[in-house]
Amino acid sequence: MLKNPVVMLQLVERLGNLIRAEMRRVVGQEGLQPVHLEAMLFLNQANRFSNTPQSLAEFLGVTKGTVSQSLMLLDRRGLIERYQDEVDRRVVRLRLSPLGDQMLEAMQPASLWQSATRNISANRIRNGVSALRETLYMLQSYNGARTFGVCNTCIYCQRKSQRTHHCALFAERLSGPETRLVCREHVPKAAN
Amino acid sequence: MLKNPVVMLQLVERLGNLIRAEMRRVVGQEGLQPVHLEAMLFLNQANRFSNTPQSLAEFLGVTKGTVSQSLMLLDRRGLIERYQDEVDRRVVRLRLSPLGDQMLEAMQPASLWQSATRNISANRIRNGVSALRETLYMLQSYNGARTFGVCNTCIYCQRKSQRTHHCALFAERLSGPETRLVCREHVPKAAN
DNA sequence: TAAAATAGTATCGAGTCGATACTATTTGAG
DNA sequence: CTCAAATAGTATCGACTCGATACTATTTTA
Repeated sequence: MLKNPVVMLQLVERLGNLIRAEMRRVVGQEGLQPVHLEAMLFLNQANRFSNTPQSLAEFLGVTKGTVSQSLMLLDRRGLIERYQDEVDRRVVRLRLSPLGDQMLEAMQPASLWQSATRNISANRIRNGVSALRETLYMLQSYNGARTFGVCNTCIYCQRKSQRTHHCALFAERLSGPETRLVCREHVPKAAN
Repeated sequence: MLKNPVVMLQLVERLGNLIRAEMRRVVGQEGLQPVHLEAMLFLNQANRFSNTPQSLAEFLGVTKGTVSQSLMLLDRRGLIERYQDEVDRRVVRLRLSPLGDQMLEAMQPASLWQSATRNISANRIRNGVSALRETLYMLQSYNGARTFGVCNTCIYCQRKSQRTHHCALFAERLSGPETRLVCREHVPKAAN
Protein backbone atom coordinates (compact mmCIF):
# COMPACT_ATOMS: atom_id res chain seq x y z
CA MET A 1 0.00 0.00 0.00
CA LEU A 2 3.05 2.26 -0.34
CA LYS A 3 2.51 2.79 -4.01
CA ASN A 4 1.98 6.54 -3.89
CA PRO A 5 5.61 7.53 -3.37
CA VAL A 6 6.53 5.58 -6.49
CA VAL A 7 3.71 7.19 -8.42
CA MET A 8 5.00 10.55 -7.28
CA LEU A 9 8.47 9.62 -8.54
CA GLN A 10 7.07 8.73 -11.95
CA LEU A 11 5.09 11.95 -12.14
CA VAL A 12 8.05 14.09 -11.19
CA GLU A 13 10.19 12.23 -13.68
CA ARG A 14 7.69 12.66 -16.48
CA LEU A 15 7.07 16.31 -15.68
CA GLY A 16 10.79 16.89 -15.43
CA ASN A 17 11.29 15.36 -18.85
CA LEU A 18 8.54 17.45 -20.37
CA ILE A 19 9.98 20.60 -18.88
CA ARG A 20 13.36 19.63 -20.21
CA ALA A 21 12.00 18.98 -23.69
CA GLU A 22 10.16 22.29 -23.65
CA MET A 23 13.31 23.97 -22.43
CA ARG A 24 15.27 22.43 -25.27
CA ARG A 25 12.78 23.82 -27.73
CA VAL A 26 12.98 27.31 -26.27
CA VAL A 27 16.73 27.60 -25.77
CA GLY A 28 17.45 25.77 -29.01
CA GLN A 29 16.39 28.86 -30.90
CA GLU A 30 19.34 30.64 -29.34
CA GLY A 31 21.65 27.74 -30.09
CA LEU A 32 21.82 26.72 -26.44
CA GLN A 33 21.20 23.49 -24.53
CA PRO A 34 18.97 22.95 -21.49
CA VAL A 35 21.97 22.84 -19.20
CA HIS A 36 22.93 26.36 -20.25
CA LEU A 37 19.61 27.71 -19.08
CA GLU A 38 19.97 25.77 -15.84
CA ALA A 39 23.36 27.33 -15.34
CA MET A 40 22.09 30.83 -16.02
CA LEU A 41 19.17 30.35 -13.66
CA PHE A 42 21.62 29.28 -10.99
CA LEU A 43 23.97 32.19 -11.54
CA ASN A 44 21.02 34.52 -11.34
CA GLN A 45 20.19 33.16 -7.89
CA ALA A 46 23.55 32.32 -6.37
CA ASN A 47 24.92 34.46 -3.54
CA ARG A 48 28.48 35.71 -3.31
CA PHE A 49 29.69 32.52 -1.60
CA SER A 50 28.31 30.32 -4.33
CA ASN A 51 28.98 31.89 -7.72
CA THR A 52 31.87 29.63 -8.73
CA PRO A 53 32.33 26.83 -11.27
CA GLN A 54 32.72 24.28 -8.50
CA SER A 55 29.48 25.33 -6.90
CA LEU A 56 27.66 25.23 -10.20
CA ALA A 57 29.00 21.75 -10.88
CA GLU A 58 27.61 20.56 -7.56
CA PHE A 59 24.29 22.19 -8.26
CA LEU A 60 23.99 20.59 -11.69
CA GLY A 61 25.33 17.25 -10.51
CA VAL A 62 28.09 17.09 -13.10
CA THR A 63 31.87 17.09 -12.88
CA LYS A 64 33.88 20.28 -12.86
CA GLY A 65 35.39 19.36 -16.21
CA THR A 66 31.97 19.23 -17.79
CA VAL A 67 30.89 22.51 -16.27
CA SER A 68 34.08 24.12 -17.44
CA GLN A 69 33.13 23.49 -21.04
CA SER A 70 29.60 24.77 -20.65
CA LEU A 71 31.02 27.91 -19.07
CA MET A 72 33.36 28.33 -21.98
CA LEU A 73 30.43 28.28 -24.35
CA LEU A 74 28.45 30.77 -22.26
CA ASP A 75 31.52 32.98 -22.17
CA ARG A 76 31.99 32.77 -25.93
CA ARG A 77 28.41 33.88 -26.39
CA GLY A 78 28.92 36.79 -24.03
CA LEU A 79 26.26 35.57 -21.61
CA ILE A 80 28.44 35.43 -18.51
CA GLU A 81 31.43 37.21 -17.07
CA ARG A 82 34.32 35.60 -15.20
CA TYR A 83 36.66 37.33 -12.83
CA GLN A 84 39.23 36.20 -10.35
CA ASP A 85 38.63 36.18 -6.64
CA GLU A 86 40.74 38.75 -4.84
CA VAL A 87 41.51 36.63 -1.82
CA ASP A 88 41.90 33.10 -3.11
CA ARG A 89 43.44 33.38 -6.50
CA ARG A 90 42.54 29.85 -7.52
CA VAL A 91 38.86 30.58 -7.65
CA VAL A 92 36.97 32.12 -10.51
CA ARG A 93 33.80 34.11 -9.86
CA LEU A 94 30.89 34.08 -12.26
CA ARG A 95 28.06 36.47 -13.00
CA LEU A 96 25.55 36.94 -15.75
CA SER A 97 26.43 39.66 -18.24
CA PRO A 98 23.78 42.26 -19.10
CA LEU A 99 23.13 40.24 -22.26
CA GLY A 100 22.74 37.08 -20.20
CA ASP A 101 20.34 38.84 -17.88
CA GLN A 102 18.31 39.97 -20.79
CA MET A 103 18.20 36.54 -22.41
CA LEU A 104 17.19 34.90 -19.15
CA GLU A 105 14.37 37.38 -18.79
CA ALA A 106 13.10 36.50 -22.25
CA MET A 107 13.16 32.77 -21.61
CA GLN A 108 11.20 32.44 -18.40
CA PRO A 109 8.55 29.84 -19.19
CA ALA A 110 6.58 30.42 -16.00
CA SER A 111 3.44 31.56 -17.77
CA LEU A 112 2.86 28.16 -19.32
CA TRP A 113 3.09 26.64 -15.89
CA GLN A 114 0.69 29.18 -14.51
CA SER A 115 -1.94 28.22 -17.04
CA ALA A 116 -1.31 24.53 -16.46
CA THR A 117 -2.04 24.91 -12.76
CA ARG A 118 -4.82 27.47 -13.02
CA ASN A 119 -7.64 25.03 -12.32
CA ILE A 120 -6.05 23.27 -9.38
CA SER A 121 -7.11 24.28 -5.91
CA ALA A 122 -4.63 26.48 -4.10
CA ASN A 123 -4.74 24.12 -1.18
CA ARG A 124 -3.78 21.14 -3.24
CA ILE A 125 -0.88 23.02 -4.74
CA ARG A 126 0.26 24.10 -1.31
CA ASN A 127 0.27 20.49 -0.18
CA GLY A 128 2.06 19.46 -3.33
CA VAL A 129 4.72 22.07 -2.72
CA SER A 130 5.34 20.93 0.84
CA ALA A 131 5.53 17.30 -0.15
CA LEU A 132 7.97 18.08 -2.93
CA ARG A 133 10.08 20.36 -0.79
CA GLU A 134 10.41 17.84 1.98
CA THR A 135 11.24 15.12 -0.47
CA LEU A 136 13.85 17.29 -2.08
CA TYR A 137 15.60 18.04 1.20
CA MET A 138 15.46 14.39 2.23
CA LEU A 139 16.81 13.19 -1.06
CA GLN A 140 19.61 15.72 -1.01
CA SER A 141 20.72 15.09 2.53
CA TYR A 142 20.40 11.37 1.94
CA ASN A 143 23.07 11.21 -0.70
CA GLY A 144 25.20 14.00 0.71
CA ALA A 145 24.22 16.56 -1.90
CA ARG A 146 23.93 20.22 -1.10
CA THR A 147 20.48 21.71 -0.66
CA PHE A 148 21.09 25.15 -2.23
CA GLY A 149 18.37 26.88 -0.24
CA VAL A 150 17.93 30.51 0.72
CA CYS A 151 19.00 32.10 4.01
CA ASN A 152 15.70 32.24 5.83
CA THR A 153 15.48 28.43 5.80
CA CYS A 154 19.11 27.96 6.91
CA ILE A 155 20.37 27.12 10.37
CA TYR A 156 23.29 29.54 10.03
CA CYS A 157 21.13 32.58 9.43
CA GLN A 158 20.66 34.92 12.38
CA ARG A 159 18.43 37.94 12.34
CA LYS A 160 20.20 40.91 13.88
CA SER A 161 17.62 43.64 13.44
CA GLN A 162 14.73 44.57 11.23
CA ARG A 163 16.96 44.84 8.18
CA THR A 164 20.25 43.12 8.88
CA HIS A 165 21.06 39.44 9.07
CA HIS A 166 24.18 37.58 9.98
CA CYS A 167 25.61 34.31 8.68
CA ALA A 168 27.10 32.24 11.47
CA LEU A 169 29.07 30.09 9.05
CA PHE A 170 30.88 32.79 7.08
CA ALA A 171 30.70 35.21 10.01
CA GLU A 172 29.55 38.01 7.76
CA ARG A 173 26.75 40.46 7.62
CA LEU A 174 24.04 39.88 5.02
CA SER A 175 21.88 42.49 3.39
CA GLY A 176 18.16 41.90 2.99
CA PRO A 177 18.30 41.10 -0.72
CA GLU A 178 21.22 38.76 -0.12
CA THR A 179 19.15 36.61 2.18
CA ARG A 180 16.91 35.75 -0.73
CA LEU A 181 19.71 34.18 -2.78
CA VAL A 182 20.68 30.52 -2.76
CA CYS A 183 23.80 29.35 -0.99
CA ARG A 184 26.11 26.44 -1.46
CA GLU A 185 26.51 26.01 2.30
CA HIS A 186 22.81 26.04 3.08
CA VAL A 187 21.69 23.60 5.78
CA PRO A 188 17.93 23.39 6.19
CA LYS A 189 16.33 23.91 9.55
CA ALA A 190 14.42 20.86 10.72
CA ALA A 191 10.89 20.75 9.34
CA ASN A 192 7.98 20.79 11.72
CA MET B 1 -0.14 35.91 -4.58
CA LEU B 2 0.12 33.27 -7.32
CA LYS B 3 3.66 32.39 -6.42
CA ASN B 4 3.08 28.78 -5.47
CA PRO B 5 2.72 27.41 -9.00
CA VAL B 6 6.11 28.86 -9.89
CA VAL B 7 7.62 27.41 -6.73
CA MET B 8 6.16 24.07 -7.73
CA LEU B 9 7.78 24.41 -11.14
CA GLN B 10 11.14 25.08 -9.57
CA LEU B 11 10.81 22.13 -7.24
CA VAL B 12 9.81 19.75 -10.00
CA GLU B 13 12.65 21.04 -12.12
CA ARG B 14 15.18 20.59 -9.34
CA LEU B 15 13.90 17.18 -8.38
CA GLY B 16 13.86 16.15 -12.01
CA ASN B 17 17.46 17.21 -12.40
CA LEU B 18 18.50 15.34 -9.29
CA ILE B 19 16.74 12.22 -10.48
CA ARG B 20 18.42 12.60 -13.81
CA ALA B 21 21.85 13.00 -12.24
CA GLU B 22 21.26 9.97 -10.03
CA MET B 23 20.06 8.06 -13.07
CA ARG B 24 23.21 8.99 -14.91
CA ARG B 25 25.28 7.61 -12.08
CA VAL B 26 23.40 4.33 -12.01
CA VAL B 27 23.13 3.63 -15.73
CA GLY B 28 26.62 4.95 -16.37
CA GLN B 29 28.01 1.82 -14.78
CA GLU B 30 26.47 -0.12 -17.66
CA GLY B 31 27.75 2.37 -20.20
CA LEU B 32 24.29 3.80 -20.83
CA GLN B 33 22.77 7.28 -20.73
CA PRO B 34 19.66 8.45 -18.88
CA VAL B 35 17.64 8.46 -22.06
CA HIS B 36 18.28 4.74 -22.51
CA LEU B 37 16.71 3.98 -19.18
CA GLU B 38 13.78 6.23 -20.05
CA ALA B 39 13.34 4.32 -23.28
CA MET B 40 13.47 0.94 -21.56
CA LEU B 41 10.98 2.07 -18.95
CA PHE B 42 8.66 3.14 -21.73
CA LEU B 43 8.99 -0.09 -23.68
CA ASN B 44 8.28 -2.00 -20.51
CA GLN B 45 4.97 -0.17 -20.18
CA ALA B 46 3.83 0.43 -23.75
CA ASN B 47 0.87 -1.50 -25.13
CA ARG B 48 0.75 -3.12 -28.55
CA PHE B 49 -0.43 0.06 -30.24
CA SER B 50 2.44 2.08 -28.86
CA ASN B 51 5.66 0.05 -29.04
CA THR B 52 7.17 1.79 -32.05
CA PRO B 53 10.08 4.21 -32.61
CA GLN B 54 7.70 7.00 -33.53
CA SER B 55 5.73 6.54 -30.35
CA LEU B 56 8.87 6.46 -28.25
CA ALA B 57 10.09 9.65 -29.91
CA GLU B 58 6.85 11.40 -28.97
CA PHE B 59 7.09 10.12 -25.43
CA LEU B 60 10.66 11.31 -25.01
CA GLY B 61 10.03 14.57 -26.81
CA VAL B 62 12.84 14.09 -29.33
CA THR B 63 12.89 13.65 -33.09
CA LYS B 64 12.62 10.25 -34.73
CA GLY B 65 16.15 10.58 -36.02
CA THR B 66 17.47 10.95 -32.50
CA VAL B 67 15.47 8.04 -31.20
CA SER B 68 16.66 5.91 -34.07
CA GLN B 69 20.23 6.23 -32.88
CA SER B 70 19.41 5.44 -29.28
CA LEU B 71 17.55 2.35 -30.46
CA MET B 72 20.56 1.29 -32.46
CA LEU B 73 22.67 1.44 -29.35
CA LEU B 74 20.14 -0.53 -27.29
CA ASP B 75 19.98 -3.08 -30.08
CA ARG B 76 23.79 -3.39 -30.25
CA ARG B 77 23.82 -4.07 -26.52
CA GLY B 78 21.15 -6.73 -26.90
CA LEU B 79 18.70 -4.91 -24.65
CA ILE B 80 15.81 -4.66 -27.11
CA GLU B 81 14.39 -6.63 -30.01
CA ARG B 82 12.98 -5.17 -33.21
CA TYR B 83 10.59 -6.88 -35.55
CA GLN B 84 8.49 -5.80 -38.44
CA ASP B 85 4.78 -5.23 -38.20
CA GLU B 86 2.81 -7.83 -40.16
CA VAL B 87 0.16 -5.47 -41.47
CA ASP B 88 1.95 -2.21 -42.12
CA ARG B 89 5.41 -3.09 -43.28
CA ARG B 90 6.79 0.38 -42.71
CA VAL B 91 6.49 0.12 -38.97
CA VAL B 92 8.99 -1.51 -36.65
CA ARG B 93 7.85 -3.00 -33.36
CA LEU B 94 10.00 -2.90 -30.25
CA ARG B 95 10.22 -4.97 -27.13
CA LEU B 96 12.68 -5.47 -24.32
CA SER B 97 14.85 -8.54 -24.66
CA PRO B 98 15.17 -10.88 -21.66
CA LEU B 99 18.50 -9.20 -20.96
CA GLY B 100 16.84 -5.79 -21.13
CA ASP B 101 14.13 -6.94 -18.74
CA GLN B 102 16.75 -8.15 -16.34
CA MET B 103 18.76 -4.96 -16.50
CA LEU B 104 15.68 -2.83 -15.97
CA GLU B 105 14.80 -4.87 -12.93
CA ALA B 106 18.24 -4.27 -11.47
CA MET B 107 18.10 -0.52 -12.02
CA GLN B 108 14.85 0.48 -10.38
CA PRO B 109 15.75 3.26 -7.99
CA ALA B 110 12.40 3.31 -6.23
CA SER B 111 13.82 2.35 -2.86
CA LEU B 112 15.74 5.59 -2.53
CA TRP B 113 12.55 7.47 -3.23
CA GLN B 114 10.70 5.40 -0.67
CA SER B 115 13.13 6.41 2.03
CA ALA B 116 13.07 10.03 0.92
CA THR B 117 9.30 10.17 1.39
CA ARG B 118 9.07 7.97 4.45
CA ASN B 119 8.45 10.79 6.91
CA ILE B 120 5.89 12.67 4.88
CA SER B 121 2.25 12.21 5.74
CA ALA B 122 0.36 9.93 3.38
CA ASN B 123 -2.25 12.60 2.97
CA ARG B 124 0.23 15.20 1.86
CA ILE B 125 1.68 12.81 -0.67
CA ARG B 126 -1.75 11.98 -1.98
CA ASN B 127 -2.44 15.66 -2.50
CA GLY B 128 0.93 16.11 -4.12
CA VAL B 129 0.19 13.27 -6.50
CA SER B 130 -3.14 14.72 -7.57
CA ALA B 131 -1.71 18.17 -8.08
CA LEU B 132 1.13 16.78 -10.17
CA ARG B 133 -1.11 14.52 -12.18
CA GLU B 134 -3.53 17.29 -13.04
CA THR B 135 -0.70 19.58 -13.96
CA LEU B 136 0.80 16.92 -16.16
CA TYR B 137 -2.40 16.36 -18.11
CA MET B 138 -2.97 20.08 -18.45
CA LEU B 139 0.53 20.73 -19.64
CA GLN B 140 0.37 17.91 -22.15
CA SER B 141 -2.97 18.80 -23.62
CA TYR B 142 -1.94 22.44 -23.67
CA ASN B 143 0.91 21.97 -26.09
CA GLY B 144 -0.66 19.14 -28.03
CA ALA B 145 1.52 16.44 -26.54
CA ARG B 146 0.23 12.96 -25.92
CA THR B 147 -0.67 11.95 -22.40
CA PHE B 148 0.48 8.30 -22.48
CA GLY B 149 -1.92 7.16 -19.78
CA VAL B 150 -3.39 3.74 -19.04
CA CYS B 151 -6.76 2.45 -20.23
CA ASN B 152 -8.83 2.94 -17.13
CA THR B 153 -8.33 6.70 -17.31
CA CYS B 154 -9.07 6.88 -21.05
CA ILE B 155 -12.28 7.97 -22.72
CA TYR B 156 -12.03 5.19 -25.32
CA CYS B 157 -12.03 2.38 -22.80
CA GLN B 158 -15.30 0.49 -22.34
CA ARG B 159 -15.82 -2.22 -19.80
CA LYS B 160 -17.58 -5.15 -21.40
CA SER B 161 -17.73 -7.59 -18.51
CA GLN B 162 -15.88 -8.41 -15.33
CA ARG B 163 -12.73 -9.33 -17.22
CA THR B 164 -12.91 -7.95 -20.73
CA HIS B 165 -12.56 -4.41 -21.95
CA HIS B 166 -12.96 -2.84 -25.33
CA CYS B 167 -11.14 0.04 -26.98
CA ALA B 168 -13.51 2.22 -28.95
CA LEU B 169 -10.69 3.83 -30.89
CA PHE B 170 -8.96 0.73 -32.20
CA ALA B 171 -12.18 -1.29 -32.04
CA GLU B 172 -10.40 -4.16 -30.39
CA ARG B 173 -10.83 -6.27 -27.31
CA LEU B 174 -8.39 -5.69 -24.47
CA SER B 175 -7.30 -8.20 -21.88
CA GLY B 176 -7.11 -7.22 -18.24
CA PRO B 177 -3.32 -6.89 -18.13
CA GLU B 178 -3.38 -4.89 -21.33
CA THR B 179 -5.53 -2.22 -19.72
CA ARG B 180 -2.71 -1.46 -17.33
CA LEU B 181 -0.26 -0.50 -20.06
CA VAL B 182 0.26 2.99 -21.44
CA CYS B 183 -1.08 3.97 -24.82
CA ARG B 184 -0.06 6.50 -27.39
CA GLU B 185 -3.67 7.35 -28.18
CA HIS B 186 -4.73 7.86 -24.57
CA VAL B 187 -7.18 10.72 -23.99
CA PRO B 188 -7.84 11.41 -20.32
CA LYS B 189 -11.35 11.52 -18.98
CA ALA B 190 -12.24 14.91 -17.53
CA ALA B 191 -11.16 15.24 -13.91
CA ASN B 192 -13.78 15.86 -11.26
C1' DT C 1 59.15 24.20 3.76
C1' DA C 2 57.62 20.41 1.21
C1' DA C 3 53.59 17.49 0.48
C1' DA C 4 48.72 17.31 0.08
C1' DA C 5 44.52 19.40 -1.01
C1' DT C 6 41.73 22.45 -3.82
C1' DA C 7 40.04 25.26 -8.04
C1' DG C 8 40.13 25.30 -12.46
C1' DT C 9 41.40 24.07 -17.56
C1' DA C 10 42.59 20.94 -21.61
C1' DT C 11 41.81 16.98 -24.25
C1' DC C 12 39.74 12.57 -25.71
C1' DG C 13 36.03 9.42 -26.94
C1' DA C 14 31.26 7.89 -26.81
C1' DG C 15 26.86 9.47 -27.10
C1' DT C 16 22.68 12.90 -27.65
C1' DC C 17 20.26 15.79 -30.46
C1' DG C 18 18.29 18.45 -34.48
C1' DA C 19 18.52 19.06 -39.36
C1' DT C 20 18.60 17.32 -43.64
C1' DA C 21 18.39 13.94 -46.97
C1' DC C 22 17.21 9.49 -48.07
C1' DT C 23 14.37 4.68 -48.78
C1' DA C 24 10.37 1.96 -48.44
C1' DT C 25 5.80 1.40 -47.82
C1' DT C 26 0.80 3.02 -47.57
C1' DT C 27 -2.91 6.22 -48.60
C1' DG C 28 -5.69 8.97 -51.39
C1' DA C 29 -7.23 12.05 -55.18
C1' DG C 30 -8.31 12.22 -59.80
C1' DC D 1 -6.03 2.32 -61.25
C1' DT D 2 -2.32 5.08 -60.98
C1' DC D 3 0.72 8.35 -59.38
C1' DA D 4 1.53 11.98 -55.94
C1' DA D 5 1.47 12.84 -51.08
C1' DA D 6 1.88 11.19 -46.54
C1' DT D 7 4.02 8.21 -43.15
C1' DA D 8 7.65 5.14 -40.71
C1' DG D 9 12.03 4.59 -40.38
C1' DT D 10 17.33 5.02 -41.33
C1' DA D 11 21.84 7.49 -42.46
C1' DT D 12 24.91 11.20 -41.92
C1' DC D 13 26.75 15.62 -40.25
C1' DG D 14 28.07 19.02 -36.81
C1' DA D 15 27.72 21.14 -32.28
C1' DC D 16 27.46 19.97 -27.74
C1' DT D 17 27.37 17.12 -23.14
C1' DC D 18 29.57 14.30 -20.13
C1' DG D 19 33.05 11.45 -17.56
C1' DA D 20 37.80 10.31 -17.28
C1' DT D 21 42.29 11.54 -17.14
C1' DA D 22 45.98 14.52 -17.00
C1' DC D 23 47.55 18.93 -16.24
C1' DT D 24 48.61 23.94 -13.94
C1' DA D 25 48.29 27.16 -10.35
C1' DT D 26 47.36 28.34 -5.91
C1' DT D 27 46.48 27.44 -0.83
C1' DT D 28 46.63 24.62 3.27
C1' DT D 29 48.79 21.70 6.42
C1' DA D 30 51.88 18.60 8.54
